[in-house]
Amino acid sequence: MTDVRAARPRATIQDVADEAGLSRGTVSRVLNDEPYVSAEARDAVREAVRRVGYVRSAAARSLVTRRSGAVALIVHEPSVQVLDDPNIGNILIGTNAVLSEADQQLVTIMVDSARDNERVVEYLRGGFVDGAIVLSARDGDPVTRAIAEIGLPACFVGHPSDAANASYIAIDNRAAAEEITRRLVATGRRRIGMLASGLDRDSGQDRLEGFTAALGDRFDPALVARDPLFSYTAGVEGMRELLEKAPDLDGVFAASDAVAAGAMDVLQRSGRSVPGDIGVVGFDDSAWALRCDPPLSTVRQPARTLGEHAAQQVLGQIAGTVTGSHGLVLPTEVVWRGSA
Amino acid sequence: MTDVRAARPRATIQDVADEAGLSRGTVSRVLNDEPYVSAEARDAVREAVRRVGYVRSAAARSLVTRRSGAVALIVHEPSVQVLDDPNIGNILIGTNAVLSEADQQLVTIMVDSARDNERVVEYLRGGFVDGAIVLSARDGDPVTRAIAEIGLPACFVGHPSDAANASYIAIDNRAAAEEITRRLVATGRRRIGMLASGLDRDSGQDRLEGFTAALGDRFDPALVARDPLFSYTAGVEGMRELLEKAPDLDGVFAASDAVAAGAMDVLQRSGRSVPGDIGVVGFDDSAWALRCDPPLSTVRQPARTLGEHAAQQVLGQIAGTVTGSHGLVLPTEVVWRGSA
DNA sequence: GTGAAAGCGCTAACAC
DNA sequence: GTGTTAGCGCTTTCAC
Repeated sequence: MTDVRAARPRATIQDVADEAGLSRGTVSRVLNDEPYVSAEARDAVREAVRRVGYVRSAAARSLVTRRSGAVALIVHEPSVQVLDDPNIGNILIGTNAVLSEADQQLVTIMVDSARDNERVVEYLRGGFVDGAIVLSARDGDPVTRAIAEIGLPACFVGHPSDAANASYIAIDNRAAAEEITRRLVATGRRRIGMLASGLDRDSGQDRLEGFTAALGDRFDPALVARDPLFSYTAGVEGMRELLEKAPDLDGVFAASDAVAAGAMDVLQRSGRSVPGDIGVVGFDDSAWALRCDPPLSTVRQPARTLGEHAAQQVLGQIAGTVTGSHGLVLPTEVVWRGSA
Repeated sequence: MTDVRAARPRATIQDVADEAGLSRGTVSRVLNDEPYVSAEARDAVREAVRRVGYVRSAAARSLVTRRSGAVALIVHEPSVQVLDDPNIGNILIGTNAVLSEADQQLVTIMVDSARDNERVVEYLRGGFVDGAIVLSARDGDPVTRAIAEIGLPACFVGHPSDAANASYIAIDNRAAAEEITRRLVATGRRRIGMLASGLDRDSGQDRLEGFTAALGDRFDPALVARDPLFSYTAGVEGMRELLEKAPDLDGVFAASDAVAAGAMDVLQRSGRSVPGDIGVVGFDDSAWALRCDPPLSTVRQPARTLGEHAAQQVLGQIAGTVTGSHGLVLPTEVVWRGSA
């Protein structure tokens, strides 16, 4: 029962003022690097802070300034999947870099259950953060609704349709999918299938649409395997399914590199050569792409840039220099490697 | 310049009280689900809250309760690597599950630069969180020091030596490495090398020690390839290096599954068969292990459980029911598959 | 350049 | 059961 913490109560700004023989006001000015403070006062305060072991209370400060100095990155994912998605990591890096530069603290929050949803809404409403960046929101997300309700500065990565007048940044999944499928066609493939994943969100849906558009009349719905997850296993299972239906398949567009990797392993085991017998393309340009043999042709997502822009957007909204509703679509790039 | 947010100032608890014709005290009681409030008052308050659009200020609340209701998960990593580490994701899941149950908000914070370090320390000192779980801290981390200084309830995953009297939860990397290496020896391998990674932290260092111990007299320092990262590429490069030095190698212990995967690809390309010509074992039991062909024998880390215990520890410390310094080492399990 | 004092929005102790 | 009131620790006018 010797709790050190309970023993000495936290020093307050008043303690510092007393110790330094100055007023709270002056101490506050020094703490905030404001002008109109004498050099002597500055030193006295710093010294006093050290002596009494003062640490400023965020709560008290935030109560009067109405600022927390923090921004949330909200990730909507069944948590197991976070690991597999290479983009999230890069978005995180971009976001953190920009916010760090602006001296804002990034806090990442995972939403994984109904209970999480409620708690996160409370957290956001409470004012713990000055803004939010939202990843992979689905339609009708409680968090999305809450953000709109409380008017929290926010930017969505991807473009959920019910955040219509919100700020967002996205890539054109449809166009990218169409482009890479077109080149599959251009290299002479005739029977082209797709391993479609994540059809419950816009990214997955748009990739399928792009694929369909690229094929035009040649599109055969039977050659689309569907799986909820963008995973290696989805690729394995989907590819088996496709080969069974259409052993003469000579091209596949996988909704992500992980899916493509699964597919390529199945193809290899079935004795088919890539790209000789069949061309394979993926999406993401993640670590998987280079691990494939031959390396995978794929679509490069500017994930880091996505994160950076989202952060800048939110910072702008917080500063009030930028309007809330603003959409931006970043270009993608097809990376042509050996697999097709 | 039509900022909706600026227009209507946030409703306060007083507004709710006025609207409901009650006092602040009663409103506060309803908000906190306290007893001794009449049903009518309850309803009146809830209705008033709805009408004035009240949301409670976390800052004001936290100022008086000295609680934030949030716990930080601090991840010390060059951010690119977060993606590759399968354990972090599982620790995150375990932590989030336990905290969610206790209605605490988990906020994940990445520390990626000196500037991050400073800001995070400020964040922790400010009282934004009631406790912290710290991952992969190195010796002499500013955050570790700050946590000790301010007496923040905390639990370290892994065991950095300078948090000597702090609470921690870890696995016995040394014993696990020794065990899996021993079985490599037991299956008749004579020339065994190691792909060592992350030697700047206890986990990496301990795995190398366990390896050394298992080999005893047979240990040959020349057969240890070193790389800072637990990555696929590290495995590729390390394996090439080892094969050049010792073409007759017949066993390899890789410091992680990702490293092992890189190694196996090199072995395959060099025309060696696994486990025929050479046995390979890894560490982590991550997704990589099953992607290998043949599937990888490895050490299973109870990552999720690690996260759960850490969260429970911190909750206990916050509640004051548990002493600060408490260490726990969880057992690991060797998973024997086809690669050795 | 510095001090005094008025809150920020909330909880909790105490009256009634 | 409910109202009243005294702070929590800080910033920010406004005097001086």
